[in-house]
Amino acid sequence: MAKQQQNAISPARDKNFPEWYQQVVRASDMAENSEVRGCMVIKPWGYGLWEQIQAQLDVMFKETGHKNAYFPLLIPVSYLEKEATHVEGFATECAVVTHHRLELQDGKMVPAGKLSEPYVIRPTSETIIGAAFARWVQSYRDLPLLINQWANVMRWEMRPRLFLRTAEFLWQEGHTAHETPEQAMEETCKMHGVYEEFLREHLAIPVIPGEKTEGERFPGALNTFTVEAMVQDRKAIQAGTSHFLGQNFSKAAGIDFEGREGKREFAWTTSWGVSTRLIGTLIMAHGDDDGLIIPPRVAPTQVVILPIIPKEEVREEVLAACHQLEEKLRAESAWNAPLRVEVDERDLGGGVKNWEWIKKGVPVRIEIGPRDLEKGSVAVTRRDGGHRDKSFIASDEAVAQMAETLLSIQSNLLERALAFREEHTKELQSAEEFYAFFTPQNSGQPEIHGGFALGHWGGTAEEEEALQKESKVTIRCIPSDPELRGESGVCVITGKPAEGRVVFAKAY
RNA sequence: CGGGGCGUAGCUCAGCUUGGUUAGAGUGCCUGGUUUGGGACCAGGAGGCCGAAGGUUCGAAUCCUUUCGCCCCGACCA
Repeated sequence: MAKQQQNAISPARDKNFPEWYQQVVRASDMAENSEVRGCMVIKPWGYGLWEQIQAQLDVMFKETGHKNAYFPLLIPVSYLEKEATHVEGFATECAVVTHHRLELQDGKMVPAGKLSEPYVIRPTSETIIGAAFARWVQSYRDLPLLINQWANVMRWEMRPRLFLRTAEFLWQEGHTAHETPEQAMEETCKMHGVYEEFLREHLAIPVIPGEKTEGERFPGALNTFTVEAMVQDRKAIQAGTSHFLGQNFSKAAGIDFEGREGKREFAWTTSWGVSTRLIGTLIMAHGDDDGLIIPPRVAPTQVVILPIIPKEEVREEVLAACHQLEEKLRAESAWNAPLRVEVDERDLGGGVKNWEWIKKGVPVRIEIGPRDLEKGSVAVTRRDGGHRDKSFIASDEAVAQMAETLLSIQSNLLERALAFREEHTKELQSAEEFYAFFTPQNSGQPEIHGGFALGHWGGTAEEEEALQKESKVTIRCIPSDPELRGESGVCVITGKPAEGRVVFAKAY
């Protein structure tokens, strides 16, 4: 059957972005929906990506003085109740464990052994880690306490979507306690900076760092900092958050210590996290109509070698050449790590294998066939170029250039994403401009429209909520960059005086 | 929780309005052969008690009732 379609993914991004997204996840073989409502099965290619993200972030956390630890999955309900805003924020999405035994009744297993106090499956661990911190902190000499946990959490979301919003997801949560508010704030900002750098340098996703408005804050936090990315339907996605919790949680959990002056004081705490949502962000930021494109720095496999075996007689020879190349490439390194290379020996015909790897978004494909053996050449194809753009180069040259090629793909992806964001970021002066920017032509089935809008905001929390209800536009952040923030002016929506500009966008 | 839609082969779905042998297609899978530098072809084969329970009927994937689950749009969502 002749191939009819030009691109691997249907529909194209500009036809139906949400559907495109689902198709990319499926075609890349990263994850699938499971039989458990809202919970995904992360398959090897997706989990491999998460492992890279995890390993590279972990290095950054360690470099900034943090240590990993692990806390219970189950949290006594009473812990959550200790912080009023916090419990309010999470109450509606908690999965609750009420029993500890099953009994067979009429052929069915029914819960028995009711717990005197129910547990929730952690939606986040501030409270239970706080309880541990309360035991660990006695003196100002025990501070700062810098802990990170890699874990799964559960939030009973109403509308799950693979990677973007699932009931169970994987994440990392940093929890720290400090002697002074200044130190806690410094920590909050430091990790905010780590996220910004990680997104930009590792995932090739440019973000706008900034502070959340009151209404968008983490339940119980005094300040929430966010890094906001734009994806290809021009919506914003919160990619990582860092919270300054003040003394709210230390008071709730009793994290107090004897200070330098001999007085009893409550610690100042922070928390910060990123999740498997980063994978969803990456898909939507870089993918194209042929599927996923993974930035080389985090790709589970950076280079795949595809043997071309037209005749059985050449099989051994071709495979030997492939493995030889594999060895040579593995001796090279990029970003201080050996190249991650794989030979795909599966006996599949035609371009099937090639297309699979295109859809998986592997950064570089190398084909080796009998003709190459004669000439000592290989065919190299970059995922960020046209999928027929092969360069035939000498095998040794390919080895020598590979690290540079990967760096080049990485920076190309970042530049592309940055150019896209700039193209769809607009400065607004008036409410008319605001509505012109954010109103789709076709309200029934909105086309891709809008983007990031920079404009002055001087409204109240209530006015912000009303704006969101009416236009679906939210204030993504108050940007940290003074240039984006700008001078004081007049609020584009309310006409009231405004300290500076904010980033408006529709969001995931 | 409101509005809409859907449960039939691993996957995507047709068949149902108008009940009638052994329930279909494409794709995927297995076997053999021809192929192989961009999604190949031929032949053969395996795979489904039609989401579940009850009812109507000589006869139910199809009609009726109940129930469970999923998807989409809202509401909700650090």
